[in-house]
Amino acid sequence: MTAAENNKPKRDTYRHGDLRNALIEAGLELARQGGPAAVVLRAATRQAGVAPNAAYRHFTDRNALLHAVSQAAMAHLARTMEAEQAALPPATDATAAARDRFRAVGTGYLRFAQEEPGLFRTAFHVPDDMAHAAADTAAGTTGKTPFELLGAALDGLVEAGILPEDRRPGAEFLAWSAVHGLAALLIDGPLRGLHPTQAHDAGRHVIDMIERGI
Amino acid sequence: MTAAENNKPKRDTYRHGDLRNALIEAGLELARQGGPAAVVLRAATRQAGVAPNAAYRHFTDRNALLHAVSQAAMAHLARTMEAEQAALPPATDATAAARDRFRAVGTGYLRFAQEEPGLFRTAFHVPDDMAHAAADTAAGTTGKTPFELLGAALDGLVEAGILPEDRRPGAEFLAWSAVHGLAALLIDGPLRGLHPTQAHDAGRHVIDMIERGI
DNA sequence: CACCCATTGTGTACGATGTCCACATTCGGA
DNA sequence: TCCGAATGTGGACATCGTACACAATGGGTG
Repeated sequence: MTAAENNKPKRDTYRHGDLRNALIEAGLELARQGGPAAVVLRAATRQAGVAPNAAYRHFTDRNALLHAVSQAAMAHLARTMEAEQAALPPATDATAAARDRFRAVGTGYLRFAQEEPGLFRTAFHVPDDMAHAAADTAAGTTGKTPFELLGAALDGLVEAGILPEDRRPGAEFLAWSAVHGLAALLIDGPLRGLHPTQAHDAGRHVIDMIERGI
Repeated sequence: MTAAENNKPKRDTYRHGDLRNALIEAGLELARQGGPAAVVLRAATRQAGVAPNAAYRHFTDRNALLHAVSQAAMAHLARTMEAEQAALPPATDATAAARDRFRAVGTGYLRFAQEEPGLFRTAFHVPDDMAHAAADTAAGTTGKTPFELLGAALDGLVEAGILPEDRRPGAEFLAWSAVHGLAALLIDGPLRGLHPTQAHDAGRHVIDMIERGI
């Protein structure tokens, strides 16, 4: 290399064409490696081969960009959960099927947390300014957000007669709490660095607890 | 005021005398208001009435300072949990007492998360560089870390015959997961802004689930 | 087809931050 | 008493987020 080392996709057109998505994509890569703090506006624009200020034509703020990246990460999570369910072997009966689908929600959640800790933290990052409404565009390929996937699985448990109807209300908060808490333990807390096999076992235990205690 | 508005404790001695603690204290206040991201080195030194670089005589890094603040926040959490147990009304029998003490661990944890969300997030903040060993100096007045407090309460359940001994191993991870997950839901997630009374109810439900499912 | 203006990028600049280096001040022990 | 180890200061630099003025572009209207 002489002086200019351009591995960046330098464009010849003045307009980028798809800058908004390019920035989100670059942000996702940064987040994957370093979590929410690594989503640096200038770095994203650099990756997109564009001046820093160009980002402001598509996001009001660094926070707005980070939020978009966060939503994209949440969508990744949803897809992982959907994939976990899709990979399920056929169950013996409808009851077992409902149960399997429920457990797959938790298993997929935990798998994503371990395989993509940076994206996971980014998905649940709370913006400094606070006050963001409910779910924006965090759905997977089925159009459901992670939370909605959990709700659907719980509904399945009720239909299958596994979960009494009077225990259904608010059940997603119980289940989500336990699984999310374990995820935090696994990627940041004292269970960090656990062997994947053991982590999987821990996941089984927590989901067992949920089934018993829900 | 004319030109110099010094509400800062300007000192006359060249040495500060207790800068390390002053910085941690300032950091705690910053964290209380804005979480880990708000722990800004220069702001802390400003508050301590000292030049930015003075901090480097006591912390190698901004990360080191943040870590110290995090440990201090964890100690706060421990004290809140201890206080929750101390405030317990006398139980009717030993079994009820063990149970009450166990539940107080979770209740205190959740109370701290809601009353001091900034400190709570800071306590569980994972440093960007990663690789920090186990618990440093995060103990409360009894000398126990939050995790150890939970372990002691679980031991109490076993002694009281409430929890079968073969279920004891790893039980702290189940309990901690569920409670921590709820805390995350309450301060960052979809349960944010819940009325304290409702939040307390949610806490009861989660702890019920733990008792049933552990 | 020509023109105009909304959209999209660029360049320059500013304040704030973390951190490095050289220097100043002080205190405690030899 | 004096000197070296602690401790604090000052200045400098790269990087970041972002504001402001300006340039290039392209699509709709005449």
